[in-house]
Amino acid sequence: MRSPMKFSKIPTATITRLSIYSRYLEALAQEGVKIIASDKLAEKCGINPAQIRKDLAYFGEFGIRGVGYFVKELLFEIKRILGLNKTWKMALVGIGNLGSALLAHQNFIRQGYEFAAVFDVDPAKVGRRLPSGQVIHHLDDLEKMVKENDIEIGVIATPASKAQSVAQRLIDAGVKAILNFAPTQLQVVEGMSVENVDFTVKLDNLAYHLTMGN
Amino acid sequence: MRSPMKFSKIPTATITRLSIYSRYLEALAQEGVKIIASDKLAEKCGINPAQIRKDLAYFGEFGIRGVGYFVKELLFEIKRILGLNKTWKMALVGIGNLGSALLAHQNFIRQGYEFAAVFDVDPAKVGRRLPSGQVIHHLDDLEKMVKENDIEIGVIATPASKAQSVAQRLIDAGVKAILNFAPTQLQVVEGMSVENVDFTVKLDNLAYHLTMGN
DNA sequence: GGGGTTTTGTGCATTTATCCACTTGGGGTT
DNA sequence: AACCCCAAGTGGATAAATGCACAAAACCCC
Repeated sequence: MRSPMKFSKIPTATITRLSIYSRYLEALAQEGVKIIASDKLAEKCGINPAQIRKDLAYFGEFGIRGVGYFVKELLFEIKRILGLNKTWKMALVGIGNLGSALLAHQNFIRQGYEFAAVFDVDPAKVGRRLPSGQVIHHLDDLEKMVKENDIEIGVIATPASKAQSVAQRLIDAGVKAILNFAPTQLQVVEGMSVENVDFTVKLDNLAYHLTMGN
Repeated sequence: MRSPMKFSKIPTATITRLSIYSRYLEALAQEGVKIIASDKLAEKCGINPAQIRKDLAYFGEFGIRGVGYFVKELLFEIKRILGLNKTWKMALVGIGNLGSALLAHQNFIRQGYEFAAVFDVDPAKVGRRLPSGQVIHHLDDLEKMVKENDIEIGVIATPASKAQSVAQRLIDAGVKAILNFAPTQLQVVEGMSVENVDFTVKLDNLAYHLTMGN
């Protein structure tokens, strides 16, 4: 039996953890493991087992008491919850070192994300075909391409100084979520989802902890 | 007057925010702005102004009531708190697309981080000199190089499958903190600082929010 | 089929984080 | 020098997240 979903208020941390669970479940499935208990999974993820059960409880009951969770079934459910039962089309803006690295990164494709269109403003780059197959378009074609290809996610891999204006163009073009690699806090309209990938912040955290001698 | 630091328990979120404040203060200093109020800074950072004052209050009193904060002074203090008044030496393991992008990324150097040594296991790469200046060493030289160069931070840019063993080698070599770009939860000894940069998790968050129509 | 074992699902206490609203005090102004 | 204004600093309410500890339930074995 499945309790009705309570959308009330899912902690964002829960979503992040679901993503981590899915990663390990994927690995377990690959290894042929059929059943996993929350304690085992928790250990692998470095998370409290009760936390896992709580997280899942937001969305229903997926386990069997005294047994555990069927790996494949739980994986399927988590992917469904996260919305990974489809391929998400992304637009990448900024084909510098980082942008190129992202394109080469095979994890995206495996996980159900696809760079449907890529953009830059550098005349030397526009028109070139990348090893990953895409042709680099000029940023001016953004709106057209986003509309034509039903692109829903924008990925910003530009210098910080350009990030805000690119974000605005992505929003204007109709993108509904942004993954931002530039070290800036983007100002966006209410309702837009933005996630920042910010390694200088992470490094600063490390520096702090090293300095404080923990 | 400065109240004594209360190391009791600084929220990790506070450290992350300090890093963000420092970024904007840097920009303000560059623009020649002398004084900033918490409300103004808060707006730029997308954070509640009381939060900023609370964060700073953990470490002392840095502002002037009725006036605000001296930009340069506050920046200096935050950098001191974070431990950014020195150059941190890092070892980079994995010179693939991502690793190369990190090396090319100029933000690190500006911020006081330096890739003092870089490593790979690919015979085709070992010995090559990179555009950024470093010669790629074999992973087997890790311990020697870390010791010789007083490297304190390890950066993992390998495939996920290699990340755990690389982490262990970094730890054994004497590194005290790890920035991990591989999509794996590293198992490390108590007391090691690990920060993960994980964009598939961030994408999953976006996918969830898009799916749930928020 | 009953009792024991095991692991889920969850109520609740505890901890942690956020943010409002008030107090404090520095600086400018008359 | 007395006043006003403003923004920092902070107590404490509110909100959120975590994790313990127990109850519920599925399976197994005898």
